[in-house]
Parts: sequence; C-alpha cells; structure tokens
Amino acid sequence: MSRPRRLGYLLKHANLRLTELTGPALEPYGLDGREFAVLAVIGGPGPLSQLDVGRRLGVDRSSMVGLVDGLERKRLVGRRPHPDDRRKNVVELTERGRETLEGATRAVDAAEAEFLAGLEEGEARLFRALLGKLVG
Amino acid sequence: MSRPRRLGYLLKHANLRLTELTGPALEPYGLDGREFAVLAVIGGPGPLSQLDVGRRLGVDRSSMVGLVDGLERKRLVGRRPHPDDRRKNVVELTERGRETLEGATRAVDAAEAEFLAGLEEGEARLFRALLGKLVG
DNA sequence: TATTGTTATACTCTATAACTATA
DNA sequence: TATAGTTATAGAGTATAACAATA
Repeated sequence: MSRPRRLGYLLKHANLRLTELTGPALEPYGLDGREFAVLAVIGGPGPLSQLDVGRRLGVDRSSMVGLVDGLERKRLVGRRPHPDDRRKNVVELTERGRETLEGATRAVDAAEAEFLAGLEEGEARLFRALLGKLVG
Repeated sequence: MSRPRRLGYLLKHANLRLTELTGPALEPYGLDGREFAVLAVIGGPGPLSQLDVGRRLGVDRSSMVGLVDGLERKRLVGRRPHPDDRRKNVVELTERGRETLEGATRAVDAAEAEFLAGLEEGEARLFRALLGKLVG
C-alpha cells in the first residue's frame, strides 16, 4: 500500500511519530511536550517575560497564560513582576523546575535519538541541520 | 534571539511554514491542504473505500465522512456502493475533480519548491529522502 | 460477530477580541 | 496611546463511543 510522498504528509507524520516518543518519555516528569518546551526556554538565558517565552516558541500570549499557570501549579516556575516594568511577569525556574528540566532534557534527547534511529549518524546530523536551515 | 533547536520545535514550525505556503496556493482551487491530500489519494490507483483513503492518510474514518461530504458538495468526488460489499463507499474523482487535482498538484509542487528554496537542489532531495526514511 | 459508514460528543490547540494595569 | 497579562469565546482538528446496515 503506497503512502503519500508529499512534504505536508511527511512532516505531519514525522511530528506525530516524534510526539508518540516524547510523550511517554516526559510522563515521569509530569510534563507534556509543550510544557517541556516552555520550561526549556525559561531555563535558558534570561530574564524573560511571558511574552518573550511565547515569541521564541511561536505561542500566543493568551495561550502562555494557561501554560505558565500549569507550570506554576506544579511548582516548576515562579512569576514575579519585572522591577523596571510592572506590566511584565518575569518567569523563572524554581529549584524543582531546574531539576525537572535536567531529567526531562535527557529523556527528550533519548526520545529524539530513537526517532532518528533509522538514520546513520551522519544522516541524522544532516537532517537536523537541513531542518534548522528551513525553519530558522 | 536564539530559537529552540529541538526537533519538536523544528518539525512543528516547518509544518507551519509549509501550510502558510500551500494554503494560498490551493485557494484558487477551493481546497485546503487536507482536502487536497484526500483528493490526491482518491486520484491514485483504486478503487478505494473511505476507510482505505483514511488509512493512507492517518485520518480516522469518522473524520473522513465530513471530508468526503465537502468534496462531494463541490462535485469533485462521488460516492457509490461497492458492488461486492455494500457496506463500503467507493469514492472516485469526477471529471471536475480530475481537472482540479491536476492544477492543484502543480500549485502544491510550486509551494513545496518555495518551501525548500533555502536549500541547494541536492540538499532538498536529500531532505525529502531522509524525511521519507523517518516516516515511511 | 466484525466491518463500514455515520452521528454525536468531547477534548486539545489556536486565534481573536475585550478588559486591566501599567507605561 | 501602546504594551503585558488576563479572560472569555469560538474555531479547527482529532478521538471516542454508539448506532445502522451489511458481511
């Protein structure tokens, strides 16, 4: 049974396959893929407002609210008003958030490796580079 | 401003970028990306039931109903009971569906080429091959 | 009993608009 | 005026369960 070779089909199903791998990998950490992405950005160089985080991920600011709400409820991140501009919420990892991010990062690395397992090592590197060239 | 290098992020946004290109390309044909995909499968070797089409695309049979409804309303496909198994709907292109698919295919080819325009020709071929290896 | 199509339903993700507080 | 966060709402897209017709 022949499968479509269209880029749209291939990209969609690549995404699906990766999600099927990262989902279970993140479950022990109480995170889904979107929450992990937010956590990883917050764990990077900061300080970042909710809007900053959303911009890097392509997530609308209205969607960021619920996302940060969830992470705050799990005590993984904290909000505090920006000292120089009190309209902004600076979002930061808690100690627990830092530990969770560390473990979750390893789990996602493993899931990505499994996703790429069908490729030679050089092919996998190339694939990631080409994808980055297309998106970034 | 550094962007995430995660596969999940890259694949999601690659998908978004492609959709932004194929959407307008298909608009003159009155189709969106999902409808085009269905039309293309129906236009392939058949005969195919709704379930067959859904299986190739990873679309649930309950979602196929509305999709085929829409294409039938536009007179692009027709349903008829399978002669040997009347539980099945054989879906086929109408003459108008065949013409629409032809034009839409060229439009999508052009959109994909634009999506890949940032890559050398060899890189683009390689990218598609690697993606196929990961999904197929 | 199992399969195909159908309908209804719910859930997630996303997009938009309006409101508030701050600048 | 414009910006950041918030809330409410509506629209896709998908998944599930139940039902009818047929095998």
